Formats: sequence, C-alpha cells, structure tokens
Amino acid sequence: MNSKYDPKTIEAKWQGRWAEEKTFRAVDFSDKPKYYCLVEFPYPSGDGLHVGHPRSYTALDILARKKRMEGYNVLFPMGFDAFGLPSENYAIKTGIHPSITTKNNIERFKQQLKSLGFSFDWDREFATTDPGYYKWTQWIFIQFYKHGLAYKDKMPINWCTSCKIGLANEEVVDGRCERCGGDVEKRNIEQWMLKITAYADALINDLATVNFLDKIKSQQINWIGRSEGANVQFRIAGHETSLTVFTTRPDTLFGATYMVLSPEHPLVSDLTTEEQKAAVTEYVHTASHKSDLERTELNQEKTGVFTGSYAINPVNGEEIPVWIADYVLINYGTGAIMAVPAHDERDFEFAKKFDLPIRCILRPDREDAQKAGIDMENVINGNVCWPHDGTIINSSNDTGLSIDGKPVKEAIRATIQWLEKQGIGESAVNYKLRDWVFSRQRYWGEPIPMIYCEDCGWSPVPDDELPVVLPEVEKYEPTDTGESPLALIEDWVNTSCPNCQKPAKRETDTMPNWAGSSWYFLRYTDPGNDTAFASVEKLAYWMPVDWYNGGMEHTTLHLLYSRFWNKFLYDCGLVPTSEPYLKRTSHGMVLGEGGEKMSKSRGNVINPDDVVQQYGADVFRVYEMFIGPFDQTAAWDTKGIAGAERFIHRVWKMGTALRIVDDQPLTADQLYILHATIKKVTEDIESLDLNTAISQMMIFINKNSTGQEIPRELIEPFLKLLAPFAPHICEELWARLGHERCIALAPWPEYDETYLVKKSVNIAIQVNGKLRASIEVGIGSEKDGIISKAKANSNVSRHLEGKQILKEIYVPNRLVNFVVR
RNA sequence: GCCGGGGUGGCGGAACUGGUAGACGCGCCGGUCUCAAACACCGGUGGAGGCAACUCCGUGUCGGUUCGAUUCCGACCCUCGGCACCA
Repeated sequence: MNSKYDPKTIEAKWQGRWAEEKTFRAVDFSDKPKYYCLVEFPYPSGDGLHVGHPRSYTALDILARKKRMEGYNVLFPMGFDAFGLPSENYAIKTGIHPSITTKNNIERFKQQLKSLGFSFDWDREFATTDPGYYKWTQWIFIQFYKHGLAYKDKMPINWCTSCKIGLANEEVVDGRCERCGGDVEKRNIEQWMLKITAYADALINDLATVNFLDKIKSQQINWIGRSEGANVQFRIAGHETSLTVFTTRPDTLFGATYMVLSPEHPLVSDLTTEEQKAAVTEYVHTASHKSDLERTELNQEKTGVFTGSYAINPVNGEEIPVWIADYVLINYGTGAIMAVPAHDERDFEFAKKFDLPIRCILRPDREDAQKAGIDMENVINGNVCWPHDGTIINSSNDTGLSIDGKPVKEAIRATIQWLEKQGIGESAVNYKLRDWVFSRQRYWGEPIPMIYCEDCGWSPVPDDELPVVLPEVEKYEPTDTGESPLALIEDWVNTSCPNCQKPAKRETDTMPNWAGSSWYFLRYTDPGNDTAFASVEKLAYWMPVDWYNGGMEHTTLHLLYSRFWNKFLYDCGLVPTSEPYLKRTSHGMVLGEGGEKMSKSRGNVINPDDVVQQYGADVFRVYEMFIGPFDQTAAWDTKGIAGAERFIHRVWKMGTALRIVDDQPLTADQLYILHATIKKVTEDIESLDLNTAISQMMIFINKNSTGQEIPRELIEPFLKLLAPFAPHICEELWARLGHERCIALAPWPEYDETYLVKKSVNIAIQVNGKLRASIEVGIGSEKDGIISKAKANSNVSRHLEGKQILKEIYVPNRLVNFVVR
C-alpha cells in the first residue's frame, strides 16, 4: 500500500468519486430536515479565483459537510453572476462576444472550485446570463411594473462621462464612478426606477426577525436612513403659492430666519424677482454644471443667492428671505428647508457668510454646555451654534402655540399638533434611501422587457414571448446619445404593440448588474423550472436560506436589494417567507503578505491554483481557515502554510504508518482528549470559529501521532471531525480503514460529558491576588483540606509569614486566594 | 463629524458567566538522525534580574470597581471599515 502522502492523486480520485456518485446532491422533499447553506456566487472574471473567494466557500463548505453528517438534507449550491461590465469592456476592446468570454471564464472558475473540493450540488448550477434564468428576471420585473413599483421617470441622474452610463447613487463613490473612477455629472434621462422606498420601513423593521450580525443590521438601517419630522407650509409674501419644507426639528420654527431652496427646485423661477433674476440664473447654471464631486468635496465654503422673495414664518408672521443654495439637495425631503442657524451647523455657517439673522430659541442644559466647553451666553446671543438638546425659549405666539420651557421632544410633538390644527403641516417621514435606478444604457445585461406604443404607452412583453433575448450587435459601445447599442438594431427595436398590434418600439435599456443576484437564491431551489421562477412546493421546502455568508461590501446594496425583491414576491404570494435569509454573516478580507491589499499592481496576488499545486487542497483549506478569526481581515503568510502542511502530514502518518488496533478500550486520557476534541470542533463549526477548531485538532494529533499504534476507536471519530476541513485525505484514510461508504456521509460523532470530568485539577494559590503556587487536588475536594495544603506549600507560607490572613477566598476547582495584611 | 470593528510575545492569534494571560501555529534557539543539508522527531522560547530557588514588570493610555480585571465602568489615544451638507 502506498504510504506516501500524495495529495494530487488522492484529491483527484475523491473529487471524481464525489462527482460520479453525486454525493452532495440536495434531494427535493427528502424526509430529513433541510439545511440551506448559501455563499455569494462569484462574478466569473478573467483573472480566475483569488484567495478571498475560498475563505467564504471553505467555511460554509465545512458547515455544509458537518450538517450533512449530522443528518441534514443540505442545499449548498453554486452559480455565476455573469452580466456586468468587465466582459462587456473586454468585448469592446477585442470584439469577442461577452457570452464567449463568460463561458470560458465560468469553465475556468468551475475547474478551480472543483479542485478545492467544495461540496456544491453542481446539478443546480446556472448563470444569470442563461436565457432560461433571465427570462424570470424579466418576468419578475414585469410583476414590479404591474404592481406600480416599476416606473419611468425623467430625473437628474449620475452620468459617468467615461463609462457613458447612468449610475445609481450607490455606485458613486466620493463623487466619482465606482468602477472607473471617472467624473460624474448630472444628466436628465428617462430611467426605469424600482420603488424600493415603498419597502423602506419593512426593510428596517423586519431586521428584528432575523439573525444578522449587528454591524450588518446597523449598516442597513444607516443606509435606509429613516428620519421622522414634519412637513411645514410657508406662504410666500405676494404670491399665491406656498413652499413646503421637511424638518426633523419643527420645535425650532421660531428660530427660522430664512429659507433655502435647492437650485433645481421647481419654484425657483417663480420666486425670483426681477432684480435678482440675473444672479439667480447664473447660480442655477453653475450649480447644474457642478459634478457631485464638486458639490460634496468643496463643502467648506457655502454658496447661495437671494431670490428677492420673502416667506412668512407661520408661527410668528415674520417675513424671512428665501435663498437658493446648493447645500440643499433636490432629491431629499421637499428640496427646500427652513433655516435655523442658531441650532443647525450648516445653516449657521451660511448665515454667518451672508450675514443673515441668528436667533437662539433653545437654551442648553448647563451641564451639557460645560461639557462641550461652550459659554451659555454665546449660545443665547447667537454667537455659537447649539445643535443639541435643551429647553425651548422665546417660542410662543397668540394663536395657541406655546412651547417655552419644554424639552425638545415634547416641543416637537406640541408643534406638530399645532401645525395640523392650523392645516399647514403634518408629521412626515423621510429616507436617505432613494428609489433604485434600474436602467443601464449598456449591452451586456438583461433587456428590460417593455414595449412603447405611441397610442398605448408602455406595455410589458407578454409572458409567452419571454425571454427577450439579447440580439447580436456589431458594436458593444454605448451610442453617442447615451442609448444602449441595442438602439441601433432596428429589426430588434421595431416590434408591435402587444395591446393594439400597431408598430411599437422595444425598450433598449438593460438591467443593472444587481438584478440577477436579487433572486438567485430562489432559483437554486428549482433551477430547471420553465413554467415558474421556482415551484411553490420547492420554495416551501427549501426557503428560507438558513445561513448566508458573503462579503461586507455587499451588506448594503445586494443584501437590501435581494431582501426587497423577496419581500415583494412574498407580498405577491410567490415565496413562502418575507425575509429570505435567517442568518447573515460576513468574512474578513484576505490581504497580501505584509498586510497590504492584494492587487495586480502591487504584485502580491496569491493564486489558489499555485497553492493547491504545491501543497494540495486540504492543506490550503486548513491553512486558510487557521489564518485567523473568520470575520476579521487576515494577511496571507506563505510561511504559515507550513504549520497546516505539517499537521496534514501527521494525520497521514497516523492513518498509514501507525498500527491500527481494534477492540482495545481507550484509556481515560484518550477518552478525554477525544471527547474534548469532539465537543470543541462540534461547537466551533456552528460559530465558524474554525481557527480554534483546527487548533484543538492539532492538540489531538500532537498527543496521538507519535506512538507505534493507535486504536481504531480513536482515529475513526477524529477523521470524521477533520473530514469537513480536509475532506480528501480523510476519505482516503477512511477507505483504507476498510470503509466502503464515503466519510462525507458518515454520522457525526457525539461527545459524552462524563469523559470530560477530570479526576484531579490544578488549583492556583494566590496571596493578595498574586500567583504563588499551584497544587494538584482531587476534583471537588473540601475547602479546608485544600487550604491547609496550600498553607503548607513553602512558597505560599513564605508569603504568609508574619502577616494576618483577613480572608480566604476559595473558588472550587479553580483557585485559593489569601488576603493578608 | 457620525456609526461599527480592532489594539494581547518577534509574528498570526487563544482565554468559559471577572478566577493560574500567551492555547495552537509561524519564527527563533538547543538536541537527535545524517558525510553534510533538507525533512522528521525531542526540548526550550513574553520582558528584566538571578548559578538557582525565585522576584519584579507585563493584554493601547490614564483612572475607577473588586480579594482578584485582557474581561466590568469612566475618560482618552491609535488603527481599520462604512456613511457623510440627508435639513
């Protein structure tokens, strides 16, 4: 029998056997309890896998494998999120159709994934670019449309001048294009929008029902940015119209000394007086040519222009000037604000610059002011801005509003009541979250399945004509007009209206790359279905996902979008649960050697293929899990692999070189280490503390790989524990021990607490909290006996000599502490 | 500025509900094997002092609670992510 450890041979052998026997097939409607274990599917880039992918895949593979051994019917699927810019840009450069690039890249990825021994059910694989898949992405879009949640709107959007596409707010990072870093400017284009804001509250509230990491929950809540306040109407002196503002602080109405409109506000031209017209027009013009970058980065200096009009403050009838300024955003609230410079830092800065009145209507609590190092007088005089809590002052009128002396919260409530009674305002809620710009003027995406008819307007493509397949094009570049290249394919664009049959045109926009991933977890339950996106029965059996792991970079967008789609489908009665994922965790990034981010330009990219080639997949898996806590960033350390390699070699030696003895009862020490290891590994996998699980298995090996022989009853349970981590070597050794069935389906070992109770323990003896000795005593020994034994210890007695013992603290089986003086 | 992680040996990192800090691994030192080296195996390894037994110091900083604090409380520093004129 070959006794040399040869990972290449055994890994290929077992990967082949798993594939042949379909060991990891998830069985629909099995009687076993189901467990749906999900990792984010990759975008199959031309670079292949990097070591970050396997961190998540290995961890959840370990979980999936353990769950299978525990008797669960596990669904652990894999697929490819293949629409997107890199393939399209590659096509623009080379003329090679993205579908070809995609197909090649997927092949490469699959081969890499298989070489790592992941227990995916490959029968359920699909790519978002498969027409059989995107047919349903289109179908779901149509359901959004039919429910009024997809609409077309002309609005200012972010336009990347180099990619020539519209970007969602989320794709603009620091005022620049997320992927190319190019300039972003405003453009008005008709865009398909998805009304995610309709689900804003549900997306916040239902977080209470799921088990996501707290930081993930708070990031979601943060992103949605719910804020409560009031809409308040201001009449304009000499005008019929009135102006509505949103404020979270209606209690500060008496401190409102001017108003500000966003430059894009529809009332700007109406409110501009003849004298101010030139200045305002110029300001609006400059503002529209500022990119978001300029608007956010140049935030030190506030700019603005007076319109010439005055609004009437409803609480005191005062006329206050109306300005326009680009620090007020058109797409938040009503695009207009009341400015309370005494209690809002932005307004304060603006008022200082343009010499507008500042009126304090809120007295800070003395302690708060002191703590902030602020002189109360300066706040009252309006010399210093106080945006915090306090007591309302100078805020009463003769029409029934009197909030003087009230704390902020109470004053807000009272003011809203008063506004409602006067009919000039009501409580209101706003979100930072905007509706989702769902159009891209690009080729490589799902065509939006809509048809426009001069007479009937927009109609969805009828179900029996789905999918709307991407046609061949000659050029992949977006057109100069900003339309997608599809607009140039006349025989594709021109069609007939599904409603009246007259000539009509297809929508040429495609969907964003977030579309396909918004529901892929549903498709895995029934990937071949051609009459529904997934059958009700299969969804009911498999959903929800029990554990979903992915990158922290997806905790706002992808997670929010996919929860939104699922909630919508739930409301349509098409999926069984409102929340798609019971549990969500995130893995830390893998950095390059030396702690720097891995990148081609730094030349520190580690290729998993090379590692597998040199050490084998099992060593790679063990090392990557041992590298550090799963949720934290970790730096790759090539030297560190040696530890994992030695460990695997010792396992091999234990399984091949030592004599396996049957029918030999285990000693107490052997039972202890075995059951301690079972317990630790069993528990640690559940919390993905895989580094400490491995550490415990190393301890086991250190204790058991050095002798001449090893009892079967010791090695077999150990191999089962290690099998999820290093599946190939464990299968091989398991087979060599005479087993015919795979270890992957062998029952998970159980531990017995009774073996973990030690007969004796080491007890620490302290004097005044300092360790002076440690003594071995029988478990559960009497306090008195231990204390006299401790006092008898020379090193202890030395420290007690001449001192008075004030207290003897005894923690059973732990320590004794003498408090002396 | 706001929200959330994280600061423990030369390095990656352990540590249950407050109870012997540094498990496990890397590296390093010494030994066995070898002509030699590598591998493997055995032993050592927080710092300072001491021949030794031992002693003192030590979990970002300062303070507090406690018989006892990496763990709890208060203030602060550094660092990494996310958000950022959202009224």
